[in-house]
Amino acid sequence: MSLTDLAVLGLLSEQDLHGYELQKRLADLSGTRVSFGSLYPALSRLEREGAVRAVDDVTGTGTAPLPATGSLAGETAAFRAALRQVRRGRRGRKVYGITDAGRARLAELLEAPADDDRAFPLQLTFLHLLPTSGRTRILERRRAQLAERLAAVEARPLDRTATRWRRALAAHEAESLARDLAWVDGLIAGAAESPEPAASVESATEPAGAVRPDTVTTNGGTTA
Amino acid sequence: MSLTDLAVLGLLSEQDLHGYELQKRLADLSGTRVSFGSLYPALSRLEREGAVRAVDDVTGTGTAPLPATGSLAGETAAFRAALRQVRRGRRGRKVYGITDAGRARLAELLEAPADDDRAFPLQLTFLHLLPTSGRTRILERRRAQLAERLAAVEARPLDRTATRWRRALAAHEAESLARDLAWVDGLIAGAAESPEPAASVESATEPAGAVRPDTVTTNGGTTA
DNA sequence: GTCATCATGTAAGCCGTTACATGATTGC
DNA sequence: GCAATCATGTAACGGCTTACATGATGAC
Repeated sequence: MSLTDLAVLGLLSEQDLHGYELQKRLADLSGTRVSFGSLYPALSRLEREGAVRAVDDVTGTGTAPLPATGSLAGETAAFRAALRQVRRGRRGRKVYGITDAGRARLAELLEAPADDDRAFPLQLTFLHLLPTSGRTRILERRRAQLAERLAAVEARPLDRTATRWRRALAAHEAESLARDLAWVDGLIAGAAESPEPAASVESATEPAGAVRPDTVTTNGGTTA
Repeated sequence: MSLTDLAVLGLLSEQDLHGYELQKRLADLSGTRVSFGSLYPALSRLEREGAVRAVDDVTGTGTAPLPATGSLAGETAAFRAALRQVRRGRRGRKVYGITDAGRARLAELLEAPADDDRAFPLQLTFLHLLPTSGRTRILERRRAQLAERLAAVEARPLDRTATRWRRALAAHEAESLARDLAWVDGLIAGAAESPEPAASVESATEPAGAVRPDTVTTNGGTTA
């Protein structure tokens, strides 16, 4: 299912970016580093598929992170017009934006069953892009997965070949799984009482149009 | 570095096995399931490389797990003689044993720096095959790796785009890493006082020739 | 002018997976 | 005889990595 696609589309759903910057932001965001050798081909492919498209490079440096207010609208019309034609702005950069098809694809990837353990952290990272029902579905699925694994570890027979290390390993795995399970339970509980008291904090830090996953609300309309 | 090779050689260092059984034992042992599509090619390759070699299929069922006493000797001499020549005994089975070269390769794999998180559990599973110095080296390396990651997670800026899920994720990751770190510290401490009081428990559960680490045995030619 | 960094891309290859093909053995 | 399981293997492909090649920009 490609973790790269998920990461790329997730990031682009928040802000237009070029490949190089994409990588840096991802590292900051989730500690995951995508290699360029996988990132650039992914971008090309996603462009061919119509999930992303090259946009004008309007930022001076490209490093401007999340223009909190609609700063895009802040550029002068003249400036924008000058860049309208150029696919690649300053330097050889190629800035990508997500398309509606890309958002659809992102929604798919976010909800796709994740066998790979590295998928869940990414799904969480972009969980706010889904409506509450989708969030719960993902969390419940993860919960079920963890529960299943825990059962498997506990059922595992730990036979006479068990060395001290194997016993320690089994015990630690069980403990970790149990803790992850409890953690996910907490997340589920938190997701259920969605517009929780602290919701205002969220909508304060992410004012209105910051993320804008049109498909959905992100924060259920600044409830609270 | 191939997790498959490590698992295969590790298991074969304890007992001669055929592919199908290898997979089952691995599932029991570590919950890891290797697909046949990766297992059989690996066995072929390892055989070509001289790390394993096909041996006579002396067991009646092949499923006899760790014949603690020389149950092999239970077969009639006639039966055994009939099978002596055949590379493949009952059924189309091909039973493999590890060679000296294979043991050397195993030692390499066990000590190899493990970037992949799935490698460490496997290394632990076969840690007893190494001398104390090697064990400590592996554990220390893992410790360092975890410490580094923990530092990275804690240094990660958690900027204004942080949603509730991202915050929860970062916190949980840090917590998990800290706990893993403490756990590994415990293992290191335990490894240091190697012949620890409970050592007798180990040698009681693994009587004599069961595991028999440093090079050697496997079955030493239908002994017993 | 030259060095470090930014930036994009391609090529080769590793490691693993699923799906498929084949056949032996045992139990009924 | 038939089905279930045991058992081995191959083919195709997916996703990711490293290493390499290339060039633009800005600092000094």
